[in-house]
Amino acid sequence: MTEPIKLLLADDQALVRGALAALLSLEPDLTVVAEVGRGDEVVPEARRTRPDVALLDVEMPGLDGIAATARLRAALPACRVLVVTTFGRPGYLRRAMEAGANGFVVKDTPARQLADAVRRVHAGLRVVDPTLAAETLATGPSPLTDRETEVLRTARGGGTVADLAATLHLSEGTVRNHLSAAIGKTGARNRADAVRVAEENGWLLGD
Amino acid sequence: MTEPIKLLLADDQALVRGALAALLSLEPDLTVVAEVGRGDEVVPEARRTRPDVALLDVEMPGLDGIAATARLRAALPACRVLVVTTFGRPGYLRRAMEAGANGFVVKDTPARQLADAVRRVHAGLRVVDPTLAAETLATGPSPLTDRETEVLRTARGGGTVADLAATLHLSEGTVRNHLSAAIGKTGARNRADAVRVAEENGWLLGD
DNA sequence: TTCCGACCGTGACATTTGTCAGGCCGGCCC
DNA sequence: GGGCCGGCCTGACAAATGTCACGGTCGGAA
Repeated sequence: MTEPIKLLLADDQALVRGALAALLSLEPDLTVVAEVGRGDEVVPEARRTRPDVALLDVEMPGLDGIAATARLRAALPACRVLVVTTFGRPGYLRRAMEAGANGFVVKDTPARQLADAVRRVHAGLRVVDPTLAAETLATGPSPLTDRETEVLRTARGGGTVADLAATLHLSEGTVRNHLSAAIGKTGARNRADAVRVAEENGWLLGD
Repeated sequence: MTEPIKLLLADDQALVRGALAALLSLEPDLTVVAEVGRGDEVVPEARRTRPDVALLDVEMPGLDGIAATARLRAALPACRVLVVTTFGRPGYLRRAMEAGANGFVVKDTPARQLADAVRRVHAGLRVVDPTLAAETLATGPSPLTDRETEVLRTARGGGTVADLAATLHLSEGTVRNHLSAAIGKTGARNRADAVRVAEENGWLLGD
């Protein structure tokens, strides 16, 4: 038999991380060589342990899974990336693929399929939930312009327009205008709604 | 050796559920007899399989983990409940304890402690994260009056004041006033902030 | 070159939202 | 009973938010 596939697990919830390790270790051809709980620990740990496949969660402190994917692919091109996330949001899949992920799995899939996904990714195939893929194509890329996403991202903190204007070095009118445009494009009625919609679609992820 | 402890797992994410099952099955004195993915399946499944301890997630479709805890304790008093949640929000702990839970564990705790928690709960002890317990006492119970929580809960959907007034059969002024009170009590600046704070503290859970 | 479109920035204006003072009702204590 | 307190309801007012029309800049197409 050949060497087992070496895995790196990244998830901020220690319990889930350990449980996944237990689950995957049941497979004789898989072995977990590293576990991290923060996005910014992925690349250093991968450099040290040289895994074949990295399983990354999207929601992580330090650095989100999408950004971690990009950096890991840049630093160690030989290491495949399988993104494992809680939320099956269309934009997440798109961003993950753009960042160089080799697979995308929702945490709601049956447990036994995970090992298969790992093997396929390791073999060079792409693994994507078909339903989610269709949804992604239907949703399309972010309609928001750079400034608009920036303003929305800042508005996430929940301050007044004056605050946003101050932190962004803009006039209040400008901020209002960008927000209005974002509200229109997201089909929301509130600034809060717009933030929610944009977040659910993954339009606020990244840098 | 005595009979192993029989467990029921409830979590909406199939992958996590399976992984937890794998993790706990490694312990010789534990055995998983049932798995469900919805809150409203907990009691029927427990009636069928008669577990000794039930591990319930808070975030679940159908019925949240708090409500499921209450119904399970009422239906099968012999079955202990250990609530396992993603978010260490003080209000969650309070509500879980009020609902009759025997233990409360955050998913961020080390994996190996989970089996211990199960054993302690089974032995009749209470298991609570000390940090979280202190935080809970500091936060205190919900300061919101009935009407205020109702209005906030409705406002969660994100409509205009007129909408809220229509669905609640109230004057717009009244709705504004309740919202204002809620904003004041939560220390927020926006209606959206108030909703967020109240949700994080678990003041909007339940019926 | 000119034209055109997309994006950014800005101020005036209408709408929505949040605050306040006050009236009403039921329970509780003196 | 009378006084008091807390919750609920309401309308008037001030502050914030969202919309609109406009001007400026840059880059590509005609």
